[in-house]
Amino acid sequence: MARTQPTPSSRPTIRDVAAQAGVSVSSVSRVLNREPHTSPELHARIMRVVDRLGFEPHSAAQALRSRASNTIGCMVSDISNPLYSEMVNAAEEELQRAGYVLMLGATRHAEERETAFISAVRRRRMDGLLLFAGDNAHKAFTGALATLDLPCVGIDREVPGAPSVRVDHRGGGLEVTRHLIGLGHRRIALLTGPAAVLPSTERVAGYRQAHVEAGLGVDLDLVRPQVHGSGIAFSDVCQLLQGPAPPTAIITLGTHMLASVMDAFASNGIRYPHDISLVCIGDTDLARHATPAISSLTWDLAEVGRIAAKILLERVRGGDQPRDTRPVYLPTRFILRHSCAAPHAT
Amino acid sequence: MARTQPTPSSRPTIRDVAAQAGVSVSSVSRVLNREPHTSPELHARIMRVVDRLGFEPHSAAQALRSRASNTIGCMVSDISNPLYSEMVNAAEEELQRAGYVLMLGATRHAEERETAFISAVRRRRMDGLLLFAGDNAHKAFTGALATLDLPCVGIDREVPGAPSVRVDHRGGGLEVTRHLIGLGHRRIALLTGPAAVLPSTERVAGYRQAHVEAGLGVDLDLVRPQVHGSGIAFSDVCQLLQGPAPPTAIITLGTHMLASVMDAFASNGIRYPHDISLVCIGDTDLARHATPAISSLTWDLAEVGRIAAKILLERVRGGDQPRDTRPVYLPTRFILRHSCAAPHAT
DNA sequence: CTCAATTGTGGAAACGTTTCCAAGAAGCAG
DNA sequence: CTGCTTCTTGGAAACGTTTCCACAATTGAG
Repeated sequence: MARTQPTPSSRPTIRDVAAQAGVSVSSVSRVLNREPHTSPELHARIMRVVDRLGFEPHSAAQALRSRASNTIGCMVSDISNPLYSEMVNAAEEELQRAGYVLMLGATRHAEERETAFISAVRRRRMDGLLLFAGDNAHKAFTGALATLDLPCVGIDREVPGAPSVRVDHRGGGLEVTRHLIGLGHRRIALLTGPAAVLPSTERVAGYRQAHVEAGLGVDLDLVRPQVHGSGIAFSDVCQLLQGPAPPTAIITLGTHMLASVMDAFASNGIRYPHDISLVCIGDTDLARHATPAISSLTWDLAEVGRIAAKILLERVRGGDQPRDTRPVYLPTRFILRHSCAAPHAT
Repeated sequence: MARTQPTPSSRPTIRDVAAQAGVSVSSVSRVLNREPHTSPELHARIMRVVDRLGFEPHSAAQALRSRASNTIGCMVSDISNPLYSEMVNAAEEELQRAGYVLMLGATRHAEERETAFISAVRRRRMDGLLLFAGDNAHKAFTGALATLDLPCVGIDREVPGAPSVRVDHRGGGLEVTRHLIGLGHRRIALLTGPAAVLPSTERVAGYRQAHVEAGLGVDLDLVRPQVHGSGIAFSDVCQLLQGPAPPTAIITLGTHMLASVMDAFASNGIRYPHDISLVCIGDTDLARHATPAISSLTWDLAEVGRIAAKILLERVRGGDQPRDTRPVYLPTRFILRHSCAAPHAT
């Protein structure tokens, strides 16, 4: 006879549903997975029992048998950085709608955490991977990544063999630097993220290109990659300001760093745009509402996340048809405010 | 004979390891799980094969058999809100260190997404759940939650039968309101989150208490819960400012909302602290660097996340000993800057 | 020296699904 | 009526672990 309460207080299984409905286990599975060749009556009868018992399939068992975990990994260096959380938020929304759950791995720029996360991705047989900007110099990680045969999308990151969604940081850096050069600046400092991270690399390339176009040389001492953590930019800016040939303009990241730069200005008794010009990359409330308001480079973070998720979903579902792996580029937009002026004659 | 390449291009299983090492499957399992009663030689031999083959256990199979998924759910309304992402970041760090993976579910304040996430938690047999502040009025969700027999910790949220980590928003609201009343303000507007979310409820309670202490009545029209989305506060503030009895002080949330409030000030030609006093809840770069700098209520977001994760881990590992479910409270700190002044005589 | 307890190992039965295969029923052309 | 499909269903074998049980070998107490 059908066992009504198999092991009391344990959750019902597909066997219980089958027994209660008086059908076979395979029929229940077929109905639940909306397969063809199931009669409407069977469908109704089974669904009634499913609802009554509150049956929910055990996803580990499903994953084990069907080799699909309905899980997407999301590797990001720092989820508390609004730049990333905004993108993750949009991506999660897209993936959730498609029935996937997002597994978050924050690496905090440590390679060991990156490889550990890749290992988790493999053990859990995740279905896809969203790889946010990270340090390309981590060779052990990129090696581990290469052996991972999995649909993957890079976000502001180059992933061999996988498509990527990228913001045109090079173009942005170019536009901003051009603007400052056009105002007459010749010594422009650039405060950006770690050197081996794609957005920074590209940004610096744009910065250099603008100098080359104008027939100017680049003083590499003015390019300051910042190790993560908010306090850092402060000392770099102080050092630049107090040096023998201080910059007449500064380009800085908006998140975390802009505030430190403003602190450095304050403690050196310097005001923008009067004493120095200032542009920030990544628009923030602070840039908008500081007085004077700060010119910013902005782009659509949520759109980046959405597109990345969509491309990944396509790949995850699409099987292994050969696919286009060319990167998708999103533009930046330069918002002119009141933080820049021509430099003083020296 | 041992099959060396079982199904080519498929990942090695524990059987392959056992075969190659010439031992039984159960021995491999014991060694891998560091169980007692395994000889050092066996251990060494097996580990060598594991390394050579690059064997990684299939976590779905482990979960299926051992009934532990090493997965923690994390339900949050909006991960792009720095208030939350900061906490999630700290919690993730703690959980990651303990070998758990975090599954993120962003609900965007929609009850259907909340119940959908709970369903995912059940199907995946997650080991624990981190529940961030959300709407307590969602009855279907709290019902689903109650049937979920799982270690759970609320963050700025009350969860029946579970411990919680809470910031003393009531005390914070009390302190800020007292301060403004002390300066002579009698019409203080409070812009906070949705009414049914614990921090807002508590904040309003503190606000009321300060009024009661001072023998003042509360004009409920001045308390404005904000639906999420950044533009909203703007119209509310405009309406207040243009009303017949405008407030002489405003308390507002720092994230997303402060900028709108400042916009509203600008479009109404109002300056703080001259025309109105301003305090923001949740310190931000903008509050620190606005001119004049804005007095803020702050607290340690990362600490909240860490403590919550630690308590959850304790419960997840600790089995079902009866536990203390009293909430842990963290204090707020009021940072006095230059955004408040005595109101003008009318 | 005997008997019980302890230690190390292997075999096999779970865990809860999906999926393959077979078989009966039903439809249809000749 | 016969022989082919096509539709619907059930039975059973996976999927890759952990864990229970059994058993031989070793140890220790009396």
